[in-house]
Amino acid sequence: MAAQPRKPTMRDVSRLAGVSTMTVSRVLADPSIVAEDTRARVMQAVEQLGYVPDLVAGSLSSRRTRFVGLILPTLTNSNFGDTAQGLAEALGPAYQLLIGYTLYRASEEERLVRALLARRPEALVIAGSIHTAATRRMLSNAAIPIVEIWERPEPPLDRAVGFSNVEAGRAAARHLIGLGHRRIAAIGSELDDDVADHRGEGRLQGFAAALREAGLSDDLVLRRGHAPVSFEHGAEAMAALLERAPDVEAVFAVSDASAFGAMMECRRRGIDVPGTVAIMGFGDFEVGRQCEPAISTVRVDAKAIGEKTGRLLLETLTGAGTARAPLTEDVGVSVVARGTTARRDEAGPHGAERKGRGS
Amino acid sequence: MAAQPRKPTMRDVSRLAGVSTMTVSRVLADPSIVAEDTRARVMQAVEQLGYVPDLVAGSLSSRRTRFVGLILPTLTNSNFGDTAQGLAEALGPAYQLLIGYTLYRASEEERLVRALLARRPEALVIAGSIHTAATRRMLSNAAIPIVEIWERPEPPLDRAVGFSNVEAGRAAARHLIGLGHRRIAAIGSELDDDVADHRGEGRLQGFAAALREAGLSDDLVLRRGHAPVSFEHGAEAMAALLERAPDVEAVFAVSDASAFGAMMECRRRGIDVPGTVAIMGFGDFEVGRQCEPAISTVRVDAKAIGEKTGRLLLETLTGAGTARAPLTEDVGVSVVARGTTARRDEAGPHGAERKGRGS
DNA sequence: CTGAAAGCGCTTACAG
DNA sequence: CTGAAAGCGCTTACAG
Repeated sequence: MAAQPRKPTMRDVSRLAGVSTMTVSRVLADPSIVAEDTRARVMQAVEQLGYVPDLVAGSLSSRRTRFVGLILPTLTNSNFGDTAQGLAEALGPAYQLLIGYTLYRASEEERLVRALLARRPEALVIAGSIHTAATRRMLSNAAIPIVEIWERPEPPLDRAVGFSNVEAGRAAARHLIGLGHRRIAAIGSELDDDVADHRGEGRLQGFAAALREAGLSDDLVLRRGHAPVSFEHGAEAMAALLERAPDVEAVFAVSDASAFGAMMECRRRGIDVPGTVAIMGFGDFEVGRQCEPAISTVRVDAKAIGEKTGRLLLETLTGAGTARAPLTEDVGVSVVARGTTARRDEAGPHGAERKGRGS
Repeated sequence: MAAQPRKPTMRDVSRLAGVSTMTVSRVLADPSIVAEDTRARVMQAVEQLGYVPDLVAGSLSSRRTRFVGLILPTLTNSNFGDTAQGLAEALGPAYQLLIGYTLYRASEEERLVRALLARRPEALVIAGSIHTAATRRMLSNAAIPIVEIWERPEPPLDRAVGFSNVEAGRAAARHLIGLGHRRIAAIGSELDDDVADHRGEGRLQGFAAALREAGLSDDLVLRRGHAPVSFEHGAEAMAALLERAPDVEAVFAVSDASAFGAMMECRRRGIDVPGTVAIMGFGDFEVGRQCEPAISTVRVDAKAIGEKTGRLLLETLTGAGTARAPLTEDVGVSVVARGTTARRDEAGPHGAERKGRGS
C-alpha cells in the first residue's frame, strides 16, 4: 500500500487549478454556479490528485454533519436491519447513519446516546421509549429531532414512528381465543434493572390483559431468560411450559424466532402443531413464512418504520414540510393467520404427514 | 422539547470554571494530569451546563476521528451482524463504527467507499476482495489500514481476516461425496456486472471443482436470482432443481437460509430429507441448528472475524503490536454434519416421523 | 462569477 | 499543573 506523504487538501487542489479554495468548494457543492472552464480546471485537479473532501472539516465549518444517529437493540435481528435499511434509503446518500446497538441494556443506551451526540448528528433515531433519566435529559438538550421507533409512546419525547406493542399482544390473544383455545400461554423474556425488552414486555402485557378480559387465566404468561430472544429461547421456554402445563393448547411467543424454536421443540417431542398445540409469533420473520407449517404472526412493517422515519426527518431537516407532521405515526400491525394456528379441519396436509416423493 | 439557545461549548465550561479551555480539554481527556480542585470545578461546570464535547471539532484538531468504517453486503444477515458486533466489541467504546451496506453492488460499494473516506475513518473494513478499479485506487490512496473480510484474497489490498470460500465449497462437496452421493447439486445466485456475491460464487466454484475431481458431473451447479440469497431463494431454486433433475441425491446451498428454504420445499413436496435428498448449507445460521432435522453446514465463526479484525486494528492504530501481524488471518471453516445429511441408518427419528404427544 | 477574511470548537506544541 | 497562540480543513458571509 503506497501511502501518500499527506492527503491532498482543498488548498492543494486550488493551487493546482489556479483558483481560490472557495471556488473549489463551490465546484464540489454546486458546480452550476461556477464558470464552465473554471469548473473544468478544478475537476481536473481533483481527479489528478485523487482529492476526497474532508467532511470532518466541512461539518465543523458548516455546522451540518449529515449524520443521523440510530440506536438499535441488536445488529443481528433482520427486522431491525430492515428498519435501518429503510431509513438509509429514505435519507438517501446525503446522510450517513451512525449506528449503535445496546443489547437491550439501559446503561449501554445511555453510553451510546452520549457517544453519538458527541458526533453532532442532525437527528437521532432510537428504538424504544423507555430511557434512563440521564438519557432523557441528553436527548432533550440535544436540540435536534429525536424519533422514537418501534413503539407508540404517549407522549413521545419528540416524535415517534411505530405501533402499539400492547395492541399487538392483544391482537394475538384475540386470534387464539377466537380459535376456541382456552388454555393459552405466552413466552417472552425477563425484565431486570438494566436489561429489558420493553417492547416484548408490552406485547406480553397486552396479551395477558386480553386473556383476563376474556375470563381466561394469564398464569401461563412466562418470562424466561434475557433479551434478545433467540430460536433457542423458544425451544427452552416451550420445554419449560410443557413441564408446567402439559395441557396447554396455544402459545404466543414475543418473536417469530422464539415461536420457531418453540415449534421445533414440539416437533422433537412429537407434539403436533397445530393439531395439539397452536403457535403464534410476532414480527413476520422470513423463517416463519417459509417453514412448514408456516407460523401465524402479528406482522409489522419494519422497513416502513425506517422509511417513514427517514421521510419525516428529511422534511424536518430541510424545513420542507409545510404541514406540521403529527407527533406520532402509527404503522399498525396485522394478524397473519397461517398454518401453526390452523384449525384441524382447515389445516392442509403439512410435510410431517406426507411421505415419499411428490412433485 | 425545550431547545437550548445554543449548545454549550468548551469555552462556556472554561469560563464557568474559571480556567482555560486547555484545562477543560485535559480534564476530559485525562483527569489525572489536572489538580484535584481544578478538576472538580471543571466537572461541576460540565455537569451544570450538560456539556457534551464536540468530537467533530476534536477530530479535526487532533487528526483522530475514532471512526472505523465498515462496509457490508446487507444489514439483514445475522452473520454479518455478528461480525459487526464482534468488531464493535473488540474496538471498544473509544471507536465508533461507520456502517454502510452495498446489497452486493459494486457501484454502491464505490459510492460508499468514497462517502466513508470523506469522514476520515482511521481504518476501513470491507467485506470481500473484488472491487472496481476506482474503489481499489481510493482504498490504496487512503493511507489507512484496510481490512478485507470474509475472504482470503491473494494478496490482500492491505490486510485480510477471513477464510477461503473455495475451500468451504470443496469441504461441502467432500462431505456429500463421502456419504456416497453421486448425483449432487448446488444452488447459488447469478453474477452480473454490477451485483454479485463473489463469496457465494467462490463456494460454488470450489464445490464444482471437487465434484469434477471426484469424477462427478458439475452440471447441477445452479445459479439463480440475485444475491442476497433468501429463504425463498432456496425454495425456488430447489423447485427448479427438482424440475431439472428429479433424481438428485444431495444439494449444497451457498447459505443456510437457502438450504432451509430448499428443505421446506422438499417438505411441501413430500420429499424426505435426508432420506431421499440430503441437504447442506453454509454459515451455521441459528435456524439451521434449531430446525428438525438440523441442517448440516459449513461453519464459519462470523463473530470471530469481527473480533480478530478489531484486535488487529487496535494493534495497528495504537502501534502496540511489536510483532508485525500476518497479512492474512484465516479463521478457517469446519463441516458440521447434522440431520439433513445423516445416512438413513444414522438418522434418528425426526419429528416428521413421530406422532402424538411425548414427554 | 470569484476571492480574502474570519471562524467553526476543539487539540497540539510550546512555554512557564 | 496551567495557559496563550496557532492551526486542523473546510464554509459562511461579505465584497467586488
